[in-house]
Amino acid sequence: MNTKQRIMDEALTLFSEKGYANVFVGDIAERVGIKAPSLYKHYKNKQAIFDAIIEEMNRRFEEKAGMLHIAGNDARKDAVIYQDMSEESMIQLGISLFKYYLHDDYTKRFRKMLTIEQFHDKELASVYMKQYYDDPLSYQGMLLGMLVAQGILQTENVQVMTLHFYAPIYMLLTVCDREPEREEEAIQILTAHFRQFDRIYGRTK
Amino acid sequence: MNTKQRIMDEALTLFSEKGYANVFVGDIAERVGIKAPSLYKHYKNKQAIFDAIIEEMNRRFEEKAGMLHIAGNDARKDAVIYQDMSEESMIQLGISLFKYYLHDDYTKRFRKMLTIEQFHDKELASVYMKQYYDDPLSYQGMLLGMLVAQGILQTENVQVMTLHFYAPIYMLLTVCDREPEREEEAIQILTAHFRQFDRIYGRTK
DNA sequence: CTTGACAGCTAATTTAAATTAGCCTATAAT
DNA sequence: ATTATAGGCTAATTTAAATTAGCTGTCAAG
Repeated sequence: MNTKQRIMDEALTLFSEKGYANVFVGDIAERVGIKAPSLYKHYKNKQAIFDAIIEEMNRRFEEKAGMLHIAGNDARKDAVIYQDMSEESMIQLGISLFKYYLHDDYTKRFRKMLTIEQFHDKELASVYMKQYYDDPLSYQGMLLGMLVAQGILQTENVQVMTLHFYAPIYMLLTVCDREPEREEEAIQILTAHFRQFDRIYGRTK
Repeated sequence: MNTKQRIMDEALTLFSEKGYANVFVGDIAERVGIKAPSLYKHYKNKQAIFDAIIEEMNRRFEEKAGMLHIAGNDARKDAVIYQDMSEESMIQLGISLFKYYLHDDYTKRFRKMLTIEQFHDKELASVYMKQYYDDPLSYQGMLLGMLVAQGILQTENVQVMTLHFYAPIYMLLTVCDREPEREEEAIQILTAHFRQFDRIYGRTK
């Protein structure tokens, strides 16, 4: 990783921990192992570092599509996978995706930074919303909708069913971001959630 | 409201919009209608204003007990109320509580400020968690548990049932905080959520 | 009626972070 | 081999916000 990238990387770490305004260019420089003025050889100013992070974040988000997608971008294929999967292995898959989103370095820091900075900037709020609300609900809604169409799950309202599936995941993710020591507890609850979801909406019936 | 209170009030508004570090004491003073140095007649420094807000917030939170509680502090009584209530009136109650939490001036500003500032300070994170996770789940868990005991609702796992009830409310609240123009949409979804919850867990069965 | 303290003001002062100036060295391309 | 450039440094400089100093008017208590 070159210096320019390392600056962005360390800046993201710091911004996600303390927020833009509480991070000094000197802090970033120190982490990178250079002096503050040297940063200006790479970026016009502090704001430009922030902007580069956002741009990078958008780039990566576009690559990935919705959060908690399964194969990554094709709900049709994913629904087929689910269809033949036991409840237990579905739970395992759900948990490992949860852990991925919780721990993956970029994902995690982006998410925390967005949480902190979202009110400064209307645009960041909508990035956050798209990433953690609209995209996951849309993707998962598609997936669950297909399982309903195949008679594997039953519901009158797929949208609400999707909310019932995803909202607990979202909430537990925000819990763990704030109090990482509660991860174990969250995993337990999440497991019970998946199991009960499956029961309620019909798989094991 | 005296000047000291007005300072706290305006500061809370600004902190909830921009975060502590992005608010200047001059901004607060201007809103109050005085000059920055005059603030120091009331508070030792900027941090003291922030601390006073937190103290006030804790005071009010203690008064109120969990979020989205019903009568306010006695799940036993609330459960009796629910028991005799039609699905429609339960939905109306749910919606009006949601709107209360969304719009109530203090509640809303506290919540936004906590969201922004929670990562600066471990203590704030736990205030947030208590207020928006532990307390509501505990209160509502008690409430729903009683309805289960009375055979009005059915479930094998009250904790997960409570999560299914509350997580969508929490998530939709975070949506509306970020994109207030989506309130109408959120209310629709929330209504469908309550209805489906009632159906799933047995009331109308 | 007069005094003292409360709450405001303007004009410094302090502090500290961001940025710029200008110099140095290594290295890669001509 | 020479030179241009990239990327680093130290030492200013700029900027701006927080805080302090110290003055003033009002009003309530004695």
